[in-house]
Amino acid sequence: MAATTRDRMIDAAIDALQKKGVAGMSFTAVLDASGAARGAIYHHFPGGKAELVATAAARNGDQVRERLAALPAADPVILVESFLALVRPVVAASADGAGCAVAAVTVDPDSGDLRTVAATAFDSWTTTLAERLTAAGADPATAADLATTLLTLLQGAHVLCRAAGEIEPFDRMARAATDLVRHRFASGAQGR
Amino acid sequence: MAATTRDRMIDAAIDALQKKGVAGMSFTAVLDASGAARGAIYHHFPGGKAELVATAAARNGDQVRERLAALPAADPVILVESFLALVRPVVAASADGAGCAVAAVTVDPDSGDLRTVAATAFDSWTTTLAERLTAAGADPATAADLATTLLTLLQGAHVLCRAAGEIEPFDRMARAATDLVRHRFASGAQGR
DNA sequence: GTCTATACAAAGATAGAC
DNA sequence: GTCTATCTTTGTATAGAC
Repeated sequence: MAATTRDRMIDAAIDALQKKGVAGMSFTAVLDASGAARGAIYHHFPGGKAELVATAAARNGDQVRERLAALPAADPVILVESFLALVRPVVAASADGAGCAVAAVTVDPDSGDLRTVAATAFDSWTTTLAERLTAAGADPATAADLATTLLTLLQGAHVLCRAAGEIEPFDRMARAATDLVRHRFASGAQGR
Repeated sequence: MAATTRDRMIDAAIDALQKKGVAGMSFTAVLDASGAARGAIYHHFPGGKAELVATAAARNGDQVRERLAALPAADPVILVESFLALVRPVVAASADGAGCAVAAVTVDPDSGDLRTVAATAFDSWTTTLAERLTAAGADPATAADLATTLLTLLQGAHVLCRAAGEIEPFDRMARAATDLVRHRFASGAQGR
């Protein structure tokens, strides 16, 4: 467990981004949470807030990609079910005021670089999901479309559940999505 | 066309919320865009920023609900197709830096009231969509789940397309969603 | 109702001692 | 590398003339 000052600042920034967004994230909050001193921020991140935010979003993007890569190579039915099970706890955190740090970076595009960071992260997630499908024999084009749809559902669930303050919208969506994919890809395993 | 000062301020606030979010929306931007004077803001909105933001989000929520209510009462296949066609131009605007003003209000929950405004708007959208389905004979529970799923897809598409700077993620998702719902509800019209 | 001017707080960014 | 202190800008909020 490294836990250098720089690491703690990045983790604190990820947390602040999830809860407050880019404009709402203040250095004061990051410094308090990480225990760092005020001047340390420009020592580790000469680019200031933009650099810290970009670094935090990129790290969070990698963390999520790694978790998605742990999903099994499986047919669409199994993959959708395991994807929904994997992200449910994350969305539950959104219902309690958190959110997706990468999505947060897409707001307030003062710097186009931040948007690029988010686009890169989302692309890596989509590619990772699509690979799990093609590894199981799915058509590449179909796999890409389905992977994008799953990512869309994840991001939308963050928004709806944060608004509702409950996980219920996610559960309703998961029920419908599971039902749809089961009927569409009936050749796959039917149950859990 | 009324166009009172108050109206223009609300419209300017909606625009600022879409692009910058709550924390990123400044009075200066709203006043510049609406042509109002600095003091006017507390004259029309004694509650300050919180009241202006809540009013703007509620108005935008009503505007969207009205557009959703214009959708035909139809079976799931037709409804999904017409829903996607209706929202595509809106998502295209997100790809260019805009976004959903109601979703923006769910970030930075300094005041729980704002979260409630968003939850109320989203509920009204879901109810409106579900009504179009039940009016066409769909099972109420199924209609509610499908309506929530459509709304989830819409919000997710805003996020992905803003990050990508393109409408492409929406089109990929729309293709997959249309395919899924056509196979699931094959009894309905098959499409063009 | 509308405008100008200003008070007050918070944020980002720097300088320089240690 | 780390800390304290401070500058500058921005933003919210208010006061008061017209």
